[in-house]
Amino acid sequence: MNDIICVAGPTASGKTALAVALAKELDGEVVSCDSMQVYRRMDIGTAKPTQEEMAGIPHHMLDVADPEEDFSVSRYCRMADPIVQDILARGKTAIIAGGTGLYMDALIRGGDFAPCPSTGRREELEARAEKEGIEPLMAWLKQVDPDSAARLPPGDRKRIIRALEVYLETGETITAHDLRTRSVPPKYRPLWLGIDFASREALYRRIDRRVERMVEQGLIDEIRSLLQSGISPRCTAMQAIGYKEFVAALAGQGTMEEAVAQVQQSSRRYAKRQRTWFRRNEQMRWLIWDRDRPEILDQARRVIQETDN
RNA sequence: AGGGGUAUAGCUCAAUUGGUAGAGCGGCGGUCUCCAAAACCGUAGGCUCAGGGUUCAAGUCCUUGUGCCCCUG
Repeated sequence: MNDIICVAGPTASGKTALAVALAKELDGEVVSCDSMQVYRRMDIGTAKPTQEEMAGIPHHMLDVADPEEDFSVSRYCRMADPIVQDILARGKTAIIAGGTGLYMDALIRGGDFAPCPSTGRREELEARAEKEGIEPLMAWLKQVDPDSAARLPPGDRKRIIRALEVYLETGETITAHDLRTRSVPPKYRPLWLGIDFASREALYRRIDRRVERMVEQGLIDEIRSLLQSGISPRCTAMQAIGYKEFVAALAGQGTMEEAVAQVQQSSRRYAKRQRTWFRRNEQMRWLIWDRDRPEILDQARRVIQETDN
C-alpha cells in the first residue's frame, strides 16, 4: 500500500493543490519539501500554501527557520524524517510534496551525508581558492581522491572544495563515501508522482502569471519588511528567486518591470532544472497537464488504484 | 532642414593593414550525495539593414536608399 506519496514537479505545476487533495482522500498529512518555504516570513515569493489552500490538512516543514539561518539538506532530513515516521506511526499517509529534488531524494534515501562540520575548514579552502585560484586545490584533490578529480569539471569550484573538505574532515574520500552510501537500499519506498506539462508554453504561461500575481499580492512589501527588520540582502534565503531581483530593484538597480521579467525568466530556468532532475527518476509516474487528458487529480487516483494492492 | 554617427546571432557588442564572422547573456539539452530557488557542463542559432559599385577577395572601401541616435538651426 502507498503509505508514502511523493509529489514532485516543476514550480507552478500544481503540487500544492494535488498534495492537499490527496491528503483529504487518503487521510494524509503533507510534508513540504522545499528549500525556501522553510523560512519564516517568506510567504508570497516562495508560494507557500496559504491557510485556505491547506484546507485543514496538517502541513509540516514550513516556517522552521529564520531567513538568516543556514539551512541544508541534512538539516532538512534531520527534521523531516522524524515527522514522516510519526505520521506513519499514527497510521496516516505521508505526502511529501515540493520542488527541491535533492531534499526529496535525500529524505527517501535515508540521508547519510558526509558531515559538514563548522570547523572553518571549508572557509579556509574557499579563501585559498579565492587567492590562488582553484588549480592548486584541484591538483591536491587529484592526489588524495583521483576519481573525484577526474569526475569533476575544473570549473566546479564548489564541488572540488566540498570533496577536499570531506576528505580532510573524515579521512574518507567523498568517492568512497558515495559508493558506500549508495549501495544501501533506500529507506522508504514511496509512490512517486511527477507533474508535468504536455506543452512547455503552458507551463511558462502559468509561471509568468504566478509571478504577476505575487506582486499583486504584496511581494514587494514582504521583501521591504524583511529588509527593514534587518535581514541581510546577502543571506541565502534572500538569494531565492523572486527576492534577489526585487531587492536589487529596491536598491535602485533597474525598474520593477525589469525585475518582474527577470523573476519570470529565472523561474522558467529553474523549472527546467527541476524537470531534468525529476525526469531521471525511473520510478516516477508522470501526471500530465493536457487538454486531451483527465485532470491531474484523476490521473493520480488512477495511478494510486493501480499500485495500491 | 543641414552636419555627424550607427546598422553584425533573440538581446548587448567583437572582428588586426580588405582574406566569406566571435563572445557574453538568453534559448535548448544535461550533471548533481550539505549554500540546491545553488553550482557546473555541453550544444544550436548569422543571405553581417536593402540596392548598386571597386577588388582575385567586402562585415570592413565608394555610392544611393531606409531605420535609429547625437549636434546645429
